[in-house]
Amino acid sequence: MPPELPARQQLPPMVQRSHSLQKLSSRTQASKQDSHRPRARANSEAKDGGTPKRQKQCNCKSSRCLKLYCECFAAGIYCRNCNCGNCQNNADNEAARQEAVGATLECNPNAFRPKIASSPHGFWDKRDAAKAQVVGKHSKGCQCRKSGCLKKYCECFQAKVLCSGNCKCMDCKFFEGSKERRALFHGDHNVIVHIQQAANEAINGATGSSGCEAPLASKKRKMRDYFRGVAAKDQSLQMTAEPQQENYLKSSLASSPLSVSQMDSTAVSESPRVKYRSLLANILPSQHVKDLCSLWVVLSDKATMALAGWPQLSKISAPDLSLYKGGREISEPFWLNAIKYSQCPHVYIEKRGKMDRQSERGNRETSVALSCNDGKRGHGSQNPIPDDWLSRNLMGRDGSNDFQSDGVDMDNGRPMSPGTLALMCDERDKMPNRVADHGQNTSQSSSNGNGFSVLYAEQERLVLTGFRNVLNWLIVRGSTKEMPSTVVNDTGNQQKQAENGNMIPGSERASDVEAYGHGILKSPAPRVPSGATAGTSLDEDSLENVPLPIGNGEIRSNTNGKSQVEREKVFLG
DNA sequence: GAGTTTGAAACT
DNA sequence: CAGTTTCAAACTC
Repeated sequence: MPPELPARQQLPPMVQRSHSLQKLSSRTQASKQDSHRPRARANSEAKDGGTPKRQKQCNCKSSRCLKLYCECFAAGIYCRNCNCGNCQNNADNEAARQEAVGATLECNPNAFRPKIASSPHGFWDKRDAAKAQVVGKHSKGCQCRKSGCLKKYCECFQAKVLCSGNCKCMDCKFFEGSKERRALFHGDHNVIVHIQQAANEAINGATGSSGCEAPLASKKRKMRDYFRGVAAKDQSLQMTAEPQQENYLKSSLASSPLSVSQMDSTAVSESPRVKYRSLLANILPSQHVKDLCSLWVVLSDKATMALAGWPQLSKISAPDLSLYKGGREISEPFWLNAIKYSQCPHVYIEKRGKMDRQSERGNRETSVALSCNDGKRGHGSQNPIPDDWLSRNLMGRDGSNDFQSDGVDMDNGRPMSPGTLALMCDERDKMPNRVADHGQNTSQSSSNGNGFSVLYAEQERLVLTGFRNVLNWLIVRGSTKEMPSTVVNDTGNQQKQAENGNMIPGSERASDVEAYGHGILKSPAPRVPSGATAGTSLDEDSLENVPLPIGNGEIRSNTNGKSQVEREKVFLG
């Protein structure tokens, strides 16, 4: 509610007293600044043309203005000049009001907190919706079913915040790229709103806010809803709202096929299937993201087997950046190579079998069966994993994952909705849990007596280390992308990478970049030898004197150590 | 302005 | 926690 509203500035006395009500006081103060409770609709304001000048007047009849139904009560203010009946939201009924406040807070401690953080003040008309700077997000999201989120029934619409992954709405049309929304806000300049949407998504993703905290069942439902012919929501994840993020937006858009104006006027308005491009779209092939998730499972299994008495395996560390060759592009990410060609237990088993160690294998078959196995493969399978195994491993037991990691439904070729992405986030978030479950089952079947705690610690160490190294790899890639394109001169290599989707034209070669990220890598990577192409084998010499994260997470030069490939050769015998 | 629609809040 | 009911604002006529 706008701060200029006199009534808003006067908190109910009871709000300022008791302990619990002191909390409420801050909430209502915030509410004053924020304003927009969903139902905080002021008829007078709307009818006045969008300029809030008077306290809203409720029309409650049955709630005594002591429920959140009442916008005055919800806003933490007394009813004044309202049209309500049997109103007890006033100083004369302070006791009843306090009791109601306490009961409300008991049910929902956030009941009096603003749902839209830092949203613009005042009511608005459609032109406002188009032009207003939308700042904030809806903490809970709407659940609209019939309004398409394009009416003031919708909390998000009313708060001028595009629907996001927090929402559980159906048939939403209040998202970036919606033709309906654009038609409603004809001739607008929605870039800022685009940015806000991205900010919402980013915040949700980064903080694990309500969007990702929602129960999985709800997410499932949301997913169903979104697939019922619902127009997919444009994610616009390339954009963010904070100042620094806006800067990033510029750079992101600069390397994007779409400029801001194009996105706004062309792609958004004319194409019902706005292409979503992840920030990592030009850095990390989506398949590799899936593989990365699978890596966690494999690493967990590896730890399990190591502690179950596989002495050679016990020396294996998480894949490290040495396979990345000092920042050089390779056709497959290091973790994928590591898994497919050396570290997967299936490979190990096969080689051990050749070494005529059947008896040992038999003793550990249960453990083996659980590893690198997603329930589809027979126990004790000795086949090296096919190239697509990692992907299927990620997909889940029904193999029904039809999405790419960059938010595009490959079946439909449509950008995925915020809800869908949020759901996918949930599903991916389950991976570590699954790893844990996996490891537990394995450990329970193992005869190793080291105990669960050791096993879990080892699993955690490997998984986290591996993941951290992946992040390092990404940092290198990301830093590479941000460098000026003028350093590029290896056009042949670059072109191939661009074709692979790994690097866009204009990006410089990774080896020319001093990659750093949180102090992880700071030394310049060696220049790629002339003629080197993506996917070529390692040039060990080029890696000399290059600090690389090793399996246990330390940064060291690899001059005195074997490369990952060499170590794995040793490991594989 | 009456009646209907809508979705959040409250309830079960 | 899901389904249902209550409620009041938004909307339609």
